[in-house]
Amino acid sequence: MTDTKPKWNRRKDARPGEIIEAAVDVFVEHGFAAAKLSDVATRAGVVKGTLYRYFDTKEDLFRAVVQHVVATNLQAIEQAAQAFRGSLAELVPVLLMRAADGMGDGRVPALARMVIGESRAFPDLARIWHDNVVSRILTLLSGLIANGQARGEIRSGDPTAYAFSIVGPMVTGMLFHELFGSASPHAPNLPTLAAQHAETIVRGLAPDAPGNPPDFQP
Amino acid sequence: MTDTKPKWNRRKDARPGEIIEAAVDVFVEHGFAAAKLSDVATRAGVVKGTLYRYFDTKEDLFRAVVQHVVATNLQAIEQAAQAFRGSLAELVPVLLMRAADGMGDGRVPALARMVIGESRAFPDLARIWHDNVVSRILTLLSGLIANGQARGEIRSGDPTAYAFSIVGPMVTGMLFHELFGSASPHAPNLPTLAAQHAETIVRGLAPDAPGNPPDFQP
DNA sequence: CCAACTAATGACCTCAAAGTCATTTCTCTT
DNA sequence: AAGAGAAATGACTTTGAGGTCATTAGTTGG
Repeated sequence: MTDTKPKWNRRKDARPGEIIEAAVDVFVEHGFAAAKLSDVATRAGVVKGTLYRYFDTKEDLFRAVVQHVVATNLQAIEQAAQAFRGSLAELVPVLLMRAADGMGDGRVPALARMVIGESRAFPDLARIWHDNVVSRILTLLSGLIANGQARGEIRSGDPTAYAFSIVGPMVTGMLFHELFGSASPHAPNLPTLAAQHAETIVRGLAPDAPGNPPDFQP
Repeated sequence: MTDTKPKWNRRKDARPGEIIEAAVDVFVEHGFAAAKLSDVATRAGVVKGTLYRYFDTKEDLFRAVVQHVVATNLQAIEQAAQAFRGSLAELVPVLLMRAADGMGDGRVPALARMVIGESRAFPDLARIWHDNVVSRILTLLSGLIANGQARGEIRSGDPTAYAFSIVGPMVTGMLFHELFGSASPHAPNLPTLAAQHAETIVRGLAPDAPGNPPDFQP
């Protein structure tokens, strides 16, 4: 029984990832302010002091968490959209449906909620989110829209504003669920919303057909 | 020279309002966690201890702030919308424009941002916001939509989801400005967004055969 | 005009969680 | 295998803001 099991191991390379992974859970569960670094440490299987070998401060750890989640959840969406060849009218339903069912693993909306909450305290956080998430999506979408306009498939107008018209309802719907849960009588069914809004917005974006002037009920 | 100026005055009735007013500013500027009650007190012209005569805890004060802002900024919007007699096609542009220019006084979006951020720590806050803001607006809108559908002015579909289609882009646009400021190249111009999205969504909501809806009911 | 009442004060307490560091113990090099 | 080097520990310090309370002093009723 001289089999001495070590009290701990050196895991210089593995630790940062494990700590970030633990931190994601704790932050998502409690929010930034209420998250205790001792909890993060415990969940990562280390001790609070150890965290400080890898992250100088709580803020630093949070930044790392945001960048990690952003990085792991964005490539898939972006590549899928960028690889798509076809009209916006075909892409929009696909895009919104994908956003509806899943949104990664539920950690993205939770993180988004936190970033919104803490962005006043840490403005660089908002910047990370903007540059890595929002800006990319808007660039992609407005590019596609401008394209569609050039081909006469889409009415004239500001492409960025149209991009908001497309994604806004989904963003709002997800925020609704994140904030109020699914219990509210107004909670939108996300797949339904995605399908219906896709149909609605595609119609709304269609150019005026010659000889078919836009007339809605007065 | 017996003119004794008092060190302080009793203002039992005025204090709560002044404290809330000061608290709005401080909370909006720093967020809940970073807001110091001593700052609130100073700005209200009192001393920290005084706050506790009127509010038991920091959370209580925050709740009061939310309710105050909600109460003062909601009646106007709701009454205006409710008094409106006309088709949705006319109401939507007006509604979105009103939301765009001002959104009250800029404190509502800031507050909304805070509520989003702190709602995990204080779930009842989310509930206040839901019941007094979100629910009311959605009820109003989806009612109008159902109405329009009954009159054959609007395509069939889930009225709540349509309500999200209408307000989602504006909500998202305001959040964008609140989070990323107006510097981003993607920052939407809110009046433009309002006008363009109103046009887009009204078109998208129009029924297939204008003037001849399939299931028209007198 | 005085006394009971209480709004307001400000010095104080508390306490939890961020952050530190001397020490231990594993691991890598030679 | 030994000792240099650094990963990990855990007990410790710090801090700063929320919250308390005995006391002071405007206010008001009789």
